[in-house]
Amino acid sequence: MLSPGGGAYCTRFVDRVIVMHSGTFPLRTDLTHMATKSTTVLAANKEPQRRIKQLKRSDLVAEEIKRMITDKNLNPGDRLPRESELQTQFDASKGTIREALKSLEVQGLVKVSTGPTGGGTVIEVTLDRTLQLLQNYLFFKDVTIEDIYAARRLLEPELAAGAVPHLTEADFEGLEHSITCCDPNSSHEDILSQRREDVNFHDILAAANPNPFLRFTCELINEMIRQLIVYGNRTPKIEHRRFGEANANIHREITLAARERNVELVRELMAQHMADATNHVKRMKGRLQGRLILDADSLRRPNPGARSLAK
Amino acid sequence: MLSPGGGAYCTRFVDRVIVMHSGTFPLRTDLTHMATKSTTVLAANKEPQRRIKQLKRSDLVAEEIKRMITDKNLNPGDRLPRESELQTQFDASKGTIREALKSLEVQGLVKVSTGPTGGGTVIEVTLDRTLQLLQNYLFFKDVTIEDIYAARRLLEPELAAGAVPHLTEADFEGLEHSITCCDPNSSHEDILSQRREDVNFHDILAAANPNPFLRFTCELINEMIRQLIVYGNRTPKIEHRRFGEANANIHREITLAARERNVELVRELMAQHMADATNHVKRMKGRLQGRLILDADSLRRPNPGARSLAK
DNA sequence: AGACTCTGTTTATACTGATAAATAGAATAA
DNA sequence: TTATTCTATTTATCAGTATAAACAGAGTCT
Repeated sequence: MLSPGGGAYCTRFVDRVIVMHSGTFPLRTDLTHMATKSTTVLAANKEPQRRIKQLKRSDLVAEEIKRMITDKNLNPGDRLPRESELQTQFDASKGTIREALKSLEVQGLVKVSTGPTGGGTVIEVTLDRTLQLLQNYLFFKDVTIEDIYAARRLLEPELAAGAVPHLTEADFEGLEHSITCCDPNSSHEDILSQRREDVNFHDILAAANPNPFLRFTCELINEMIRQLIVYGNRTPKIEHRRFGEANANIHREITLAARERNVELVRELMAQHMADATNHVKRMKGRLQGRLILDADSLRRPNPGARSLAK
Repeated sequence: MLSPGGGAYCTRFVDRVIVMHSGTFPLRTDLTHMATKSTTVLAANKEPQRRIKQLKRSDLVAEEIKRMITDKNLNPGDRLPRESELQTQFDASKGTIREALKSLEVQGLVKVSTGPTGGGTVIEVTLDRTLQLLQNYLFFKDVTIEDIYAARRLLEPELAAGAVPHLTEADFEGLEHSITCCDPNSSHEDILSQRREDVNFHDILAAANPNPFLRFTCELINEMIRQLIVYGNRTPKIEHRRFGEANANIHREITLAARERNVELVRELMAQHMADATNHVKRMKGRLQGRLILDADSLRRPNPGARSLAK
C-alpha cells in the first residue's frame, strides 16, 4: 500500500470518505485512513460495481483544507499554514500540496503569495471569478441573448422593487450619473461604452436589494450583458442612438419613482423597460459571444470594483 | 530572465497578454513571448504602476490549453496531448503542466486518467460541478430559503409554461411517477426522500424548456433545494404530510393541464403552487445549510443523472 | 467461439532535491 | 525622519526517479 514515490496511497474502489475530526487538527493527518476500502465482491457479476473515479491525493488534501477553513472558522484575510507545514500535516509532498492549493486558487477561495508571511490566504470568492466558472458551463450550451432577456424580464422588475426601500442618497446620485453617461445627447462616450455604462444603472439597483440570491442572479445577467454581447456590424448608428435615448428616459422615470419610494410604479416601469430593451436588442441583432477563454486580466485583478453595499 | 530552476520565466509588470496564434500550434510555444513587458519608468514616481498580480506559468499554460481547445475545436471526448508532450510544447516542467491540468480539472473542463490512451480528455462541464463552484460563492453570502423561493416564484411559472409544448410522453410518465413517489398516501419513502423526489417533478419540466439559461437557473435552484434544505427537527410530521399532499395534488393538476397543452393554465397553477410552497416552507422552518465542503462523491461521479434532453 | 487470466507497455501519480524570484522587515545611510 | 540596502523567509519552477493504475493483447480453459 505504498504510493508512487513512496508515500501512503489510497486504494481504488473507495466508497465513502469518512469525516473523523471536528475542531482541532492533529499534527499529521493520515489521509489514507479517511477512506474505507469496499472489498468489492467480484463474484459472477458482469457489471461488478460502478467503477468510481479514484480520488487523487491532491483532491483529498484540498477537501481537508476546506474543512480546515470551516472547522477553524477562518474568514477572508486569514492565512493558511505555509506549504511546508501543510506537507507535514497531511504527509504529502510539495507537488501534491501545490496541486491542492492550485485547486483552491482556481475555485477562488484562496490567494497565494510569496515572501515572508506569504502562503495561502483565505479570500471571499468574487462575482467575477464565479462568472468565469459559470461561463465554462454555459460555453457548451447554446445560450442566445433572447434567452437571457427572458429571465431578465422576470427578475429585474422584482429586483428593482425590492431595492427601492434601501436606496441611499449616494445610490440615487450613482443612478443619475449613470443616466448622464449613457444618454447619447449628453455623453461623448463611444457607443459600446454607453451600452456598457447602461448596465451600471441596474447594478446599483441590484446592489441595494437585500436578497443575495436574486442579487447574484441579476448581477450575473448584468455581467453577461456587459461582457458577452456583441452587436451586428451593420446595425445603423441611429438604432444605437434610439436605444440609448429610450434607456435614458426610462431610467430617469425609474429614478424619480424610486426617489418617491413608489415601489409599485418602479416595478411597472422596469417591466416596461425590459420589454422595450428586448425589442431593441432583437432589432439590433445583438448576440452572445461565448468565451471559454478566461482572459488574463481577470486573474490579475482579484477584486475589481469592490463594492460592499447593502450588507 | 531565467526562472527558478532554469527555465524561461516571465517578467513582472506584465501588462497584457497578446494572442498570437490562431489555428495550428507551433511545436514549442514560448510563453515568455506572450507577454509584453512594459518597461516601467521608475523615475520619481511614488506609485510607479499599479502592481498587478504576476500570472503564474501554470495559469498561462492552462489558458493556452483552453485556447487550444477552442482553436482546434476540440469537443467533449477528444483527448489532449499527453503530459510529456505538453511539457515540450510549452517548455514547462512536469509540475507546472500538472498544475495547469489540475486547474482545468477543477473547472470541470478536463478529466485525466492513467494508462495507455490515458491523459487529459475534454469533457462537458456538468451542472453538478458548476453548482459546487457556485456554492463557494454563495457560502460567503447569507442566503436564506426565502431568498431562493423569491426567485423561484418568479421563474418557475414561466419555465413550466415554456416547457409545455415540448413535453413528450416519456416526460409525462416521469411526472406521474414522481407524483406517486412523493404522495404520502401512496409512497413508503421516508419524509426527507419525499421532499427530494418532489424536486424531480420540476427537474423534468426544466429539462424540457428550450431556454438554456432559464433552465440552468431553475436547475440550480432545484439542486440547492435538494441538497441544502434542512428542516427544523421540531417540525411535526403532520406538516410534512400536508406539504406532501398539497404538492402531489397540484402536481397532478399541472400534469393534467400540460397534457392538454394548456400553457396559460400551467403558468397559473405553477404560480399558485409556488405561493403555497413558500408558505409551507416558512411554516416548517426550512433553512439552508451552507456547505463549503464539496463532498467526495461529487468528484467521483462525473455525470450523475446524465440526461440529454431538449437539445 | 466466448470468457477468463496473465503479462507487458503506457501513462499518470507521487516523492525528493535544488535554485530563482518575491517580499516583509531589519539594518543602515542621508 | 526618510530613503535605501541587506537579509531571511517563502513560494515558483525546474529536474530526476520510482510506483500504481489502466489497458491491450496473448495465451488458456470451457
